[in-house]
Amino acid sequence: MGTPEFSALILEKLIKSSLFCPQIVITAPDKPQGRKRILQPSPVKKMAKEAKIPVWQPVSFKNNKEIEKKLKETKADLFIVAAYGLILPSKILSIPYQGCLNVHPSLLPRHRGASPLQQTILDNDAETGTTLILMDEKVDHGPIISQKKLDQKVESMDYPSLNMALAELSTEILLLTLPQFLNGLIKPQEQDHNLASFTKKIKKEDGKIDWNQTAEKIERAIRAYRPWPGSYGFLNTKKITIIKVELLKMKHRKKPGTIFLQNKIPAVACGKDALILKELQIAGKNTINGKEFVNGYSQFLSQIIK
RNA sequence: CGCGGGGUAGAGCAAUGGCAGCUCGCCAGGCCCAUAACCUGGAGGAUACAGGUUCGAAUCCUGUCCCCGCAA
Repeated sequence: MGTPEFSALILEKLIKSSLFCPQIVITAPDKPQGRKRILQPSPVKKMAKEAKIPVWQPVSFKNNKEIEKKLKETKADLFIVAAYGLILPSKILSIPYQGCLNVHPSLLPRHRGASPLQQTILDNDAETGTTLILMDEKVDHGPIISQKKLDQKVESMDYPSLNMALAELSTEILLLTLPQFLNGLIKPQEQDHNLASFTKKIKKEDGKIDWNQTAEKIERAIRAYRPWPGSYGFLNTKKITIIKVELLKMKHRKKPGTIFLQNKIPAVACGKDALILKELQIAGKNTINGKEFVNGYSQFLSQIIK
């Protein structure tokens, strides 16, 4: 069970490994997407269809006797859940006799919840990784089956690259651990619940840049919130999305949000230090780099992003 | 038919009815120990496509294609 790209990548590798072929794939219902509001299948559904695995898309599991019955009929040994999005009630969790596994892209008990990847970047964690747990009713709360650290530094990564890296790591851990687990060689370890931290679902407004923050913090937010909701501000009435920046350590007395030129390179003043604009986008236009911004939008220089 | 912005020189943008321009890049030459710096000169456009209005259209109208913001 899963929905976004992250889950699709895991599913793909799982299928290719031919060690464990999923019988049924469960994913969120199709949602209208894009400018024309066309119904779009989730990445997981696309992947499953390609592999010709049956797909179920229940709207909810709560009091859903029908799906409960159907799941029981599959006589599945194991459910594997990765970024599915729906909460599974205990009735469902108890269906497979081997239990329900969840892959969570953080080092649990740190960063439980909806946005572990983003929080990892925002907090500039020294290390991160992925955790395989046995699910219980509470979110990301069950005992740990295994855990693996990512050997890349978080500080050089943005959301898409971290997502990719952890999806791969998650596949590795699954393929490595599953046989052992199924043979009863692994004893799940209770999490240290005192150390637990929680992440909340990200809202669109979270992407709005507060230029009073330090440049360092803003830079992290830009990496974490890419591509959604994106880090943005407003120039006049136009939305301007900042896609890529570079930290520029400097003392200044400019008002936070002020655009200025540093050696002909555009930068924005922050509460502390400043950020060099490497890549950005103005509403209705294509993405441009810093140089193109200077060439085409000289009228914005010395203005303040709000 | 969800709302909206846009397609102009290699790139990013101006010009809203009257000879199509700016910054950058490119080419040639110059300056300099040297340079992504500076100076001089130059090339490069059927203004996305098709039709219409007009003495005259990048600009107004109609249709088509493509890109993007919102929304989800």
